[in-house]
Amino acid sequence: MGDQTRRASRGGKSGGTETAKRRDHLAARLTDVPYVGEFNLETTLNSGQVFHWRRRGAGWDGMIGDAPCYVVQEDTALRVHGVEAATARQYFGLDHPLADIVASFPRDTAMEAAVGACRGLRVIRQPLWECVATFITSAQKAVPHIAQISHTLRSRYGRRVEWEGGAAFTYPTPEALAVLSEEELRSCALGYRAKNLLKTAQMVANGEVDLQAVARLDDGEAHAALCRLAGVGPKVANCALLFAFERLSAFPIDVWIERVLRTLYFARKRRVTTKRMQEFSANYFGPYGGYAQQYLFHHARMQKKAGGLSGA
DNA sequence: CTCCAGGTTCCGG
DNA sequence: CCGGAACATGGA
Repeated sequence: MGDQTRRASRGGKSGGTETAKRRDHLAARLTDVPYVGEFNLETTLNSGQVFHWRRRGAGWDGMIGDAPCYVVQEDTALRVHGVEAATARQYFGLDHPLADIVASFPRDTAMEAAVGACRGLRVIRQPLWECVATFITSAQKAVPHIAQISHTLRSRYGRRVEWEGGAAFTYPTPEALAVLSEEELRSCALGYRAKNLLKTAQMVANGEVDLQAVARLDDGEAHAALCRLAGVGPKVANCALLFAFERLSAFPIDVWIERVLRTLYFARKRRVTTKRMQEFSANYFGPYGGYAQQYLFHHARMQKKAGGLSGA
């Protein structure tokens, strides 16, 4: 996607005003997407739930499903190019009652600090397969690495879509990945995750697991069904439930959240088992626990980046 | 060089 | 049920 996308036109007659012309052309095609409550596009895209968006100018290039698009946040509106407003609204969770969601969070110092630092963060609705596959590749990987893997998989095995004079690539289908060799996938810097992604792609491609059917199950059954997939354990299953299956109570516990729970919610406890943390988080954070988790997660990572230690 | 990163799986107590 | 170890790769 990257560099080709930025070269929108080649061989133009007048070199100097091409950029300005393109910007005007783009601005004319932007569609306003209304929403209520707060929304921060940058915070949302940087919060480690989706990995393929790339900054361009004031906005971002990415894909919503198989549609390449450009999104940019103005003062009070989201503007999109390439997809219908309703599609963007659905994808970015702009229908979520964010004020009510935040109001449902437990009132403790850690939670309130996270809310204050992550205003406008929303949970995205991603395509089922893309989300499941991406988080299989995310195990024990830093966010930039996950993004790199995502782009490599797309450009090698996705479908090429023309976009503003360049090209964009869809996330590879289960069928496209199922026919590959483990070695081919390993060459995408997947490491030991290659075997899991291949196996899961095969399970989905041959109908052994039907993600659309999983979407109709209740939370517990859906979680169990996802855990049948190779490379999908409790954490990845909860990420998929939260970011794709619209289960806003799903609470993924990764190393960051585990650290937050241990230091801020289980302080002075010597040994805390993962089972105990799962039970606690499932009850304590309420019906929108997944949202609460995303705020705590992003806040913790931003503090680290800023050089801060433990919060509060 | 060592440590860590949005974990899962397998194996003994 | 619980704790350890193995599993790849790249950036700090």
